[in-house]
Amino acid sequence: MAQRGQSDAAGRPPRAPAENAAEITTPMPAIGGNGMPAPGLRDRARAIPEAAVARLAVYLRVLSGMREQAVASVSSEELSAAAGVNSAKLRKDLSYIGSYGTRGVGYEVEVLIDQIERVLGLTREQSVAVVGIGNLGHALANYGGFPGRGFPVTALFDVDPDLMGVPVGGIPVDHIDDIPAVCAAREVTIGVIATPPAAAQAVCDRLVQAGVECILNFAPVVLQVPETVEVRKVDLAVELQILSFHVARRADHAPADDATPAPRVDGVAAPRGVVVRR
Amino acid sequence: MAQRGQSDAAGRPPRAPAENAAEITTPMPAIGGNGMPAPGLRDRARAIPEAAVARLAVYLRVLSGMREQAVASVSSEELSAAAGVNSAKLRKDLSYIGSYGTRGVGYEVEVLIDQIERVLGLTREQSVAVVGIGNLGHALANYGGFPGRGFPVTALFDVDPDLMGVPVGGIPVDHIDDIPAVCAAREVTIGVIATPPAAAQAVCDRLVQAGVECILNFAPVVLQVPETVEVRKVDLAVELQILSFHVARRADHAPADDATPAPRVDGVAAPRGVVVRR
DNA sequence: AAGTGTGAACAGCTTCACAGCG
DNA sequence: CGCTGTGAAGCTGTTCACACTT
Repeated sequence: MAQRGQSDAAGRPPRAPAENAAEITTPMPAIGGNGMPAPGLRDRARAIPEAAVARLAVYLRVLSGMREQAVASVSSEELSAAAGVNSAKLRKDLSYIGSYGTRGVGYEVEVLIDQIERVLGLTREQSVAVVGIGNLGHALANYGGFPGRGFPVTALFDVDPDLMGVPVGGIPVDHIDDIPAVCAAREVTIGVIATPPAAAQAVCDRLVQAGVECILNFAPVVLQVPETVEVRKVDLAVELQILSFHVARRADHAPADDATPAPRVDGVAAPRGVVVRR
Repeated sequence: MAQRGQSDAAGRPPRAPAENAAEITTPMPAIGGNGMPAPGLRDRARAIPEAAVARLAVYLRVLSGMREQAVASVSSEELSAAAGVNSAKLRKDLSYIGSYGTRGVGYEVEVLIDQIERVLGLTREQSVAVVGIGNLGHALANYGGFPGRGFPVTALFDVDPDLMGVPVGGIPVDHIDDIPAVCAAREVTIGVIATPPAAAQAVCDRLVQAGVECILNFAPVVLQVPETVEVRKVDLAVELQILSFHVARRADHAPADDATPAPRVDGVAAPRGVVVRR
């Protein structure tokens, strides 16, 4: 069952193009003075680098796994190894959210989980709407329970008449035109676009209209949105092309050797300072 | 139809954890001397920043769209606007791959497409294997033709006996145990992991065994791989959590205003120096 | 006159290394 | 004594601004 087609609509009003990650460092254009390196006291979610936020999410998952295995505390060394980063980076990341470790000992798993969840805003549930109920949309709708709670999918949309009202993963599918009404009613805060490229911008417009300010876009299109809206893009083709680049680079650099697949590692020179603790 | 379960296997040998992007700048551990800022003449794919590679893929798509509409040439201003980046960045990105523009004029669409494809290694087709034929796997298998040619999916794997031999998107599904044989036979260069988390590492091991050196991982797990293997991760939960973080930050900063969705932009203070040229 | 290509300044992120605390 | 937390150094990537070419 392939993705459904959706007709594009309406000319688009002037908007800023949305870029993805690693650029905006949790913007916060000069509220007080500046140059205050220490954590601002009153507002919690201050200048946490975007890159650190992404990793915090990873730490959270690893920590959840540890909790399940009844691990009570971890050192930065252990946690960083499990998360695939180096320990200094991990400690710095954690320092952005506060000082919850015990020197000479490590971190309490439970405490860290709570704190990361707080910073990521996972205490308040975020209602998610998925638009475009093709294969990908189905996969997303069924994702249901995430690593913990946190992201209930509460609305599904498509244009295919055959899908209207049909429940997918327990949620009935509504028509795209109802996005504003339904999203408002269900207090959707995050919209996921899983439509064909041609429909993406129109869908995005409707989501924005509905007051959704955070969008995850799977369509291979650069969405134009107002600056108040945060867009993240997941682009399969781009990912593959990046990998392709690496294949090509490899081929250029090592035109020889081909056999001996899966070389055992262990004593192989570490590229940077990555400590592999297990 | 949810994703199939797969039993994990074998204890994992020591390997380095795989991190994602924005860190490795197209590694190339000291072949000659160093400190040579100018582009090395002989090997083409030199130090192109990973971030730039990702954007080149985006430019490529935009350019393809332009070619379809019979656009013959573009200025950096136009192209950058369409790609959602600023023009200086675009020019710098393009400069990494060579000087293919005409001063005072712009770039020839055709030429740029060819050059970017060359650098990304898209001239040589990359055979892709998808492991885990759940909803996501289906979606990926059917992705079939990408923006242009380039990534034929030539192998599918799962553990579900009901799927064995069943063609999905034209390709019959094989058993996970056959990964080494099938991948070798079909010269797979890129493996995509779309299995449940518990199976991901085992699948990854088999892919590596099969000689696959580039992996795109959709499972929410930090894969351990030899250093010779390039892993990119697409993590839905992480993406949502990053968005959640932004929702939370927003709520903290602007506890007021709620109505007036979709505010018109245009004269609104640009956060950094983003030029919104249209 | 227009727009590319790029050195140089800048900003953000990562890594180091060690002071400080339990 | 061990491990956290963090200033400071280093590096990568972004932005600026302008010389240079057509």
